Amino acid sequence: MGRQPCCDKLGVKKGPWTAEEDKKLVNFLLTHGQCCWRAVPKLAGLRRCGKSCRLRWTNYLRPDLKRGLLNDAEEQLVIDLHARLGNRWSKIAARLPGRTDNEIKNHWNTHIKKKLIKMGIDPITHEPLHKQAITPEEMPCEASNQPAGSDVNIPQNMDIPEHEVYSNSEASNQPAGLDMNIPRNMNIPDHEISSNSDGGGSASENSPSNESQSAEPNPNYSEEDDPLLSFILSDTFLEDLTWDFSTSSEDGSTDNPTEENSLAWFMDCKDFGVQDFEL
DNA sequence: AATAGCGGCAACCGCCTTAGC
DNA sequence: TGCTAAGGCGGTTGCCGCTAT
Repeated sequence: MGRQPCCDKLGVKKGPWTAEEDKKLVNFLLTHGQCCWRAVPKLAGLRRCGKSCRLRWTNYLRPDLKRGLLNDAEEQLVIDLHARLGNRWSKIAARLPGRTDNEIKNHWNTHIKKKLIKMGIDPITHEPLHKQAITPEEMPCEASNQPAGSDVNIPQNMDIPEHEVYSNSEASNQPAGLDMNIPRNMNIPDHEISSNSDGGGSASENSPSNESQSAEPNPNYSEEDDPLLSFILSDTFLEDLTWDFSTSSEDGSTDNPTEENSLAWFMDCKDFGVQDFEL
């Protein structure tokens, strides 16, 4: 068996993209839009794999991308969403307009993870690292164990009554091997947790093949418990790309990821000589 | 000033799901 | 119904720049 390579490996360039390649790809995509990625390199005059083009575009060239480090609000949201969704970076990224899954994944691995460990929180389970030293009474939820003085505020929106958490048959149906990062008391709609519809998902994702996984909403999930979270997890939020998490850009100006401003940013980008573009 | 070590991030790889035939 | 191509995802790698010695 074995899959065919996604593209003809012969003559396909790899490694860092040059300004010239970026220019070609952006020119092509802004002119023709996103179509068949496999055809893009040929049509754009690039010696790249279509997959590589897609990644370059989605992770770096897309005009609506924000640049720079995640601000505190975004970081906080990532932590919160990670507690609920686990390593579903694309899902998390979908809640942060202008941010990519790759960017968030990298930021998690290089910054947030260390920060949480420093705070005594397990970045995988989001539970205290020294759990045995803490009685359940002291620990209604992991957020309450946040060390004083921490600059990361884990939202206090997980205080779900215990009877609703563990009496739930769905929660107890989790496969034993499911060492996923999703604590059982998380209010996530099933469709967000299930990997059935979100494409991808490697084997290590531990997606339960359990038949109890259905499209029915998670009985644990209640928007009333956390209106803010429910909004963040809603499609309405997703569709509103003018959402602005950032307090300010590096130059002090406020980000406003409208198409116009995004293009303005794009045109202003010096990294790959975009000033030479003919749009 | 040279260099070794480290951290951050862009890019690649392999696997999975989905759509089309 | 089965096969294949394509898109998408998460994990991992490797390069590059910064810092410490």
